[in-house]
Amino acid sequence: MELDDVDWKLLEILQTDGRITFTELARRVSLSAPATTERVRRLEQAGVLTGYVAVVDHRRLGLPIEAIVRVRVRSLDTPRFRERVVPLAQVRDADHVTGDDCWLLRVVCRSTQELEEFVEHAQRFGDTTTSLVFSSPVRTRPVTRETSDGIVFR
Amino acid sequence: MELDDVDWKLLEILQTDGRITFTELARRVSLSAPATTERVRRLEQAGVLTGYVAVVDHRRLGLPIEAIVRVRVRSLDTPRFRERVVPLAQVRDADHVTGDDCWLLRVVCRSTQELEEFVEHAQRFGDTTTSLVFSSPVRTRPVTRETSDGIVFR
DNA sequence: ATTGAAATCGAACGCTC
DNA sequence: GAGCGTTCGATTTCAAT
Repeated sequence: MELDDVDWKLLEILQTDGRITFTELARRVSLSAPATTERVRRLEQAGVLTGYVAVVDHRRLGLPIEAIVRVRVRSLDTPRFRERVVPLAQVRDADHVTGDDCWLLRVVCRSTQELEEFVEHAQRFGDTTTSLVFSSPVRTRPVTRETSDGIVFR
Repeated sequence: MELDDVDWKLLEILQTDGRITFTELARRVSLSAPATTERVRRLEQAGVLTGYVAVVDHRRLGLPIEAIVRVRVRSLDTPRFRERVVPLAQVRDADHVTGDDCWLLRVVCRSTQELEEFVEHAQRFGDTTTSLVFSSPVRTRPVTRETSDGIVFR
């Protein structure tokens, strides 16, 4: 799919304010509402826009601990790891990646005790390395046209 | 803030469908529309709901490469790292964490060449370890009440 | 429960490639 | 002709009071 400036602008706005009305969206890109609606519909259709989600602050939900758990899963154990660890409720992101630490899990927990429990569980499938998250200066930065423009600041 | 079952249900729905109308939301939790709107407003007010965003598929935006770059930033270089690397357009997530690899960056790129460029840039501030993302079986799983219920499958 | 705003749809028309 | 956008009116749905 070929995207023009207006499409990129729509994506940028929607990645920032996912609940904006089509009327306001149309105003922001200087198009009519029907044209705007149609473009968004096409972006959804093309699989560029895959959904809309509310963002929550886990710390205000009784889950003050956030950690990245890297797991060096033994290859034979991978299917069981997918079944027994990836689906755990604490796991917010699970990435299968290249390299020695072949899985990266972002988990949130009620307490360090619960994190310990989680890590012990994960360790049944391979060695783990756990890092507590101090802060996340960037969380889900919007993808924009400049993202593929080389080394560019935002 | 004290959350009841309905609040949790609202959060769960909104984390799945961020553009649902209040009318439909009300129907799904068996409340009146005004009561539902008021609850959502309170969750926003309390900082539990922090925003709404569209989710995009970077691969359909000319950015097929996704990687996790761990950077062992020398502590004296941290301010410059924050200024010169964290703001780069390719960075979608940046987490400051405990441990030797004190920064974790999720980056998207047009090509491995661009990734190489990025990593070389980051390396000015410390040693790096880069992992390509094969797949992400879980991306931003909703936080639910059971998230803090111990080892529970979802 | 009322009221204004927003979304949705169809039809007709113009512009450009 | 195909694709895209605009305007208008009519209707329905939604949000706010």
